[in-house]
Amino acid sequence: MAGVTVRLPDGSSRDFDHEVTAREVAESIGPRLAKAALVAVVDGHEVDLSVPVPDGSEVAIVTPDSDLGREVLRHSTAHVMAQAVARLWPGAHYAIGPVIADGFYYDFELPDDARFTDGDLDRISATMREIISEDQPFVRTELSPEEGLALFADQPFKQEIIETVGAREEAIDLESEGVSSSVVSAYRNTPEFTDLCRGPHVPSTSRLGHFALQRVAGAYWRGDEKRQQLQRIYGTAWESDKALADYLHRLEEAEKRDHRKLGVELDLFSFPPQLGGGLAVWHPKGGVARKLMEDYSRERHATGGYEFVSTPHLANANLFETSGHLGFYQDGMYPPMEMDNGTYYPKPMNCPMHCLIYASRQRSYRELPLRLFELGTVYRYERAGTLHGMMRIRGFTQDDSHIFCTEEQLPGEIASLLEFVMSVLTAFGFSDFTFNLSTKDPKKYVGSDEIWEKATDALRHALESGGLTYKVKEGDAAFYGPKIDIDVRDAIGRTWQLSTIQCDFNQPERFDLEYVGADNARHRPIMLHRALFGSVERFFAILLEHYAGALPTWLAPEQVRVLGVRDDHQEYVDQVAARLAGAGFRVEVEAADEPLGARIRRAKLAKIPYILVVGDDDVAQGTVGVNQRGSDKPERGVPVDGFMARLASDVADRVLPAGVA
RNA sequence: GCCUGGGUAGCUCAGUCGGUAGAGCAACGCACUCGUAAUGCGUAGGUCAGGAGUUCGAUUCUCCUCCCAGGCUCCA
Repeated sequence: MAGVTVRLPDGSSRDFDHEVTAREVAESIGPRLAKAALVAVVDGHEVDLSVPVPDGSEVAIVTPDSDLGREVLRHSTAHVMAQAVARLWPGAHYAIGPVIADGFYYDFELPDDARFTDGDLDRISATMREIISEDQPFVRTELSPEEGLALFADQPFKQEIIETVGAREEAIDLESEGVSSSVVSAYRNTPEFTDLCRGPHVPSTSRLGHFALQRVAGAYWRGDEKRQQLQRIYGTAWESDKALADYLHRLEEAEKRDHRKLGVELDLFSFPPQLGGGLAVWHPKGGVARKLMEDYSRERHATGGYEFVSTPHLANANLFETSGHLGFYQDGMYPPMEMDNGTYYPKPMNCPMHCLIYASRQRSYRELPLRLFELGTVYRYERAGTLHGMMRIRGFTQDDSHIFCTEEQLPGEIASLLEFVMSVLTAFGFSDFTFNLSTKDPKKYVGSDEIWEKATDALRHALESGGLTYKVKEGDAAFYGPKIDIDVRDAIGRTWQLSTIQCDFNQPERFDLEYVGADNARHRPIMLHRALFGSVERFFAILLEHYAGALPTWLAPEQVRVLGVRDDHQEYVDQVAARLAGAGFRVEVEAADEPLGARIRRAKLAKIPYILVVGDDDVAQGTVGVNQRGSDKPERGVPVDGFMARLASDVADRVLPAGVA
């Protein structure tokens, strides 16, 4: 028999005088690796350890403490969960069970239209632990589509997957289910339980166990709400109990940052049921922070060459006929009002009104680019189940601008917009950006190929000349033009899509917008949509979660709280507070009718950047004690002037709170 | 809109196998006057989300509605 030589990731190679499996390669490297091995990557393909490796191949052994290893653990755990459900609900149909970020899910249809309830999770977990202790092997078999159909004769979803892939080419998302047009692969755990699957899988169920089932949910088959709704269970699985516990702890920490919780705790805003679902009121403290955000936004737009406009909340239906919103998005609009001699709608976007401003008179090329800006409040009828605090709300304010320019001006405008957006986001404490360029959907677009190409090139060029790396999302553009979306990463690693720069060839057409060029002929301007925060409400929610409620001093509703040690220090407390307030700082005092420790605690919980404590020494020397947020060692005897200078530079420099990168 | 789970004081929650409710924190009052994360005592605070039904009696059981949470779908 011929020998086999394989290359390892470290560049070394190993010779065998016989055919070997991936497992034997691992064993030859070391017993610990062999013990930890889950699957292998052979020439870039993920395979089971049991497969023979070809001569000359590159072999990497995958262990549980790698991203790929965890994916395999999760995928195999999903199979175990399916088997547990099949045991507990004989006759259950199982659909798909993929790996997702940090976990997995599996969709089922239970007999007699039964539903999972939260209590079922414990029963299923217990059965899964039995299956794991049974040390069942994962045995791969490859079948023809016909054999596959026979094997899964009582599993309609599996049959549909096999048939769909056989019939159509576009089955990329189904390939993970183990089907290509000619071969069906399946993994058998027991004579009773086999699942359609591409694999690879861990060698046996005993390699699993550090998992938790998290929640049940309804999910439409194939993600299509017109099709039946299946019962989904979400779970997570890790390489060790510690990794699992760490993950669950991270989830708890993220929950503490929930802006809805912080909104109540810090008295920022609320969602009174009497107001109606998806509608918010801003309380004084939230209102101040919002005003500061908006002031800063206006200031930047003023210096950035924008012109300020203002438009009403209602518009005649004709306007939205012209813009096309009624045709495309009527379901997402609030219902119409019949008034006087017309039908009116609350506006879902500001752009049609900005188009009217442009169209109000003849425009010259000398006026372009014309940059209109508005903090415009819009109303969208979001479906009840999609509402989510300030993140997804029915009435919100966009920091919306529309830039009308010539084709020639487009590249320069886009480049300066990118710079502008990043500069403003940086001021709010975001520094990790991701850029996505969405290109034409060949099946759905307006405008000439030529203009699409020019605009897409302009977007791409702006990104590249700015030295920005970006991902291309082919075919992801809106029908009216290509766009750049900007995502930011927050303090705990989550990404949020915030800003968007979109070319629009459609509305200038629909509104018949024109300018007179230097050639004395009429031309169509290009319109750029640009939202920076996106929605002021959502942006504020993201800021709150990013900072875990500890807003930077320049945005903090209350910047300083002054506390006297005893109530006979109150006169000095008031003097200090008055000086700070006189200098424009947001300062409050709390009388000394409770022990100092209790008042400090309250101020700390309110996440106030500076707590000033004053006592006899301070009254005598004109100083304050400074207890800064994020620091455990208070300072004593700080001159008031010195503190005010420090506070002023903290605000002016928009210093980030401690602990935020 | 669909699936699952919820809604008890401002907040966090306990409780009622059907006999109209309780704690901690917060609020208010009094006392305490204290140098860096909870002083003590007291007071007040509830249509137990809303409506209908069963019952001698419903916060508790049933149904409907509203709202909230987690998903699905959607997000110009």
